[in-house]
Amino acid sequence: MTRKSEDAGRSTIRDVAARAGVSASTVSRVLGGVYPVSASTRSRVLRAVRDLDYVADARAKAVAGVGTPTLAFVLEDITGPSFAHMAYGVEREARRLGHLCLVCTTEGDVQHEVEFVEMMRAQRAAAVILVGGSADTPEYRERTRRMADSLASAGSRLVLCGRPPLGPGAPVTVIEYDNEGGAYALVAHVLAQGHQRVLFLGGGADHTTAQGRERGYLAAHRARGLDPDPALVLHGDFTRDSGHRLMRGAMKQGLEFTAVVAATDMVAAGALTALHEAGLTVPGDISLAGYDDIPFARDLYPALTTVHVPYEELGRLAVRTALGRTPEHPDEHLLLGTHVVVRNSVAPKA
Amino acid sequence: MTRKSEDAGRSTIRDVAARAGVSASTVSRVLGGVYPVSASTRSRVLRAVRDLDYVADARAKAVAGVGTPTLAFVLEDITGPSFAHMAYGVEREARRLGHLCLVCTTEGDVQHEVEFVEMMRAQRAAAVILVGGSADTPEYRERTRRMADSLASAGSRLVLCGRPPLGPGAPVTVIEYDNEGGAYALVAHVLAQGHQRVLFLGGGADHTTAQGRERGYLAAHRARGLDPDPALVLHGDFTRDSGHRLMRGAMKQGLEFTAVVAATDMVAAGALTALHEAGLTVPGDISLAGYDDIPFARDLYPALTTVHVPYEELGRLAVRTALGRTPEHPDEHLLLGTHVVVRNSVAPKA
DNA sequence: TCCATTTCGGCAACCGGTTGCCATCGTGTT
DNA sequence: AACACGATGGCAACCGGTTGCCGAAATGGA
Repeated sequence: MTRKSEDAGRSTIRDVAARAGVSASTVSRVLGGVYPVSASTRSRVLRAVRDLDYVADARAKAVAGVGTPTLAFVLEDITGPSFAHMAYGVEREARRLGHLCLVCTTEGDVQHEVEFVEMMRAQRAAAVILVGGSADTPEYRERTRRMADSLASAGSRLVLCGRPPLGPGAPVTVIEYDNEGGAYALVAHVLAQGHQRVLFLGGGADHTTAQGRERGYLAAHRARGLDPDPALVLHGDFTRDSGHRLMRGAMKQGLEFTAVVAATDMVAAGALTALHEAGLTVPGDISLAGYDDIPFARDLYPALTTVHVPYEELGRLAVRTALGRTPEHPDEHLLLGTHVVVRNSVAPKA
Repeated sequence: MTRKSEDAGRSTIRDVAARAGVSASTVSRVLGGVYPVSASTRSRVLRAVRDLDYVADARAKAVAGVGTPTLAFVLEDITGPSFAHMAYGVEREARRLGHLCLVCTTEGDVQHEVEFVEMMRAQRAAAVILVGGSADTPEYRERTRRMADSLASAGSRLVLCGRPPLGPGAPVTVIEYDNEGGAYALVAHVLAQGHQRVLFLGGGADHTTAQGRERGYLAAHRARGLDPDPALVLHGDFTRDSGHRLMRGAMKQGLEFTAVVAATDMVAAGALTALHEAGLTVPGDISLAGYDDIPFARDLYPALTTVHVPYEELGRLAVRTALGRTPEHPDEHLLLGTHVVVRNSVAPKA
């Protein structure tokens, strides 16, 4: 037991210096590694560091300008499988690039979001990544624009990931994935199986991600010369419960359809259960498709035909783009492609 | 456009002071809010703050001892549904208590874990929460003990969540959930349906969470006077693919069983798909049960009978306990109960 | 009118690091 | 033996805040 008061609390660089019989600057230099220090001094210092179990205060280093950069990730709910994957991508890439990663979930509360972004500005975060669709209102644009400006003026960066862009001139990085295109391809595939009346279980009517997917649904119909019955597009949110509720409602209401396209796999999962509960088989009686290709999609029964979205890649790209932006191309806008993955939940119309 | 060079970069408290014609101390006091400042000075300062869009540097405040506390959360993979829920609980509670929340995924790499904990010590994090089972080796204990000590000596705290505890004397907070008890109840339920040969799809043989669940499986058999066939307990990991692979292997090998208990719902999902692929019905031909009660469990077909683990609560408790510990009871050790939730995947033996 | 008491705000030290600059020391060269 | 020079390591200023302490101004009372 050589330790006594030493481990009573964090020790400072001066404590180390005193113990090694040198000045604080020397300790700093030994630890920094570049400045020339004689072997004997170095070993004495390192000895003291070990004895005291010293670690330099990262915050103090940051103030002095040599800290570990930080990056923040804001999403509504980390519990959703797709965003969890995005979080994974963000965290991995951040770590690869030597950044620390702060997380905040907002539970959809705009106030939380604004406050958190302000905190991140105070933390001098290198970038703040905002994830997930939203209503594209003037209020949204103004608020987001304000966040973008204040981050930019502090040398930081706002990244919009799967969120409505702000129009030209805003200092933001935008990364989107192709909701409309994916939905178009998916619905085209369903229609190609001969289905004429396909129910659409959508998300919020003003939610841009939901809108994109709905547009794809509509466009695919038109491309085949079909005019979809407006009664067939329902609105809810992106949860499993919404899918379950909407599906039950549709059946109770006596709507006619032979296929269902859900705005997300979660919605599809709820819908599938509702279908099963009603004694219907999929795809025998009804075909079903989802969107997102969450890992569970293939373990539903039947395995769900869906649209793959490269969420993890999206997250990685978000941090890479935000951190690696060049003065020439300050405001990048990326659009990632998606592709449909055909499994067993869609069958030709009987 | 009143702004010019102002938004070129972050402004300091001295910039604000200069613009308001006061000293930095006064600005600090106005922003602090408690110290008496005349109305006119205050408004001038606030004006300058708004003009410059000034936010105090959180790192500098931290060095001065008035920062926002931080807390870190380390897990193997945020993509797993159960741990994502725990992360959610941690983040929520951290936010409620005014803490920032850093996240790190280790992908099972011990080295990452150690390095990250060291960074967190440097960040002066209030607590570091380590999540997820592990092999309980001497090497594990020593390494973890070392992390616990060094955090404790820095005034921080290590929290082990669902991880093997370290034995008495280690400065850690331990929060566990009852793996053995839950598995016991679940398997008892299965056996009560008349099944005699129930296959166990386990996790890693040295993984403590997996071991606990396996012990419960064994104990439930013994309690009924049964002696389980060792050939019926298989080992893999906690992934969907492991369940799928193990299940296929068991069938190919011609093992006889009428029920399957999987170590996690993910494993159960993979097993279910394998069963379906083999043309078997659940629970008609084979009964199946999982563990964790992830949200998707009820959307599998049939809805999965499983054991509910209060993951979100676990996360919340972890931060509350770590932050709220008292000098009298420094090292708490909590064990949360679990309960089985009966759905449709287990039926009486034909 | 003068003094006592608040009210208000600035100086300077401090938090825990980093780093530019300079003094010192030892060594090699002529 | 005198001199130059590179290798070391300390002093002090700085990063961007907070706060104890003290003096000046303003206010109130006698």
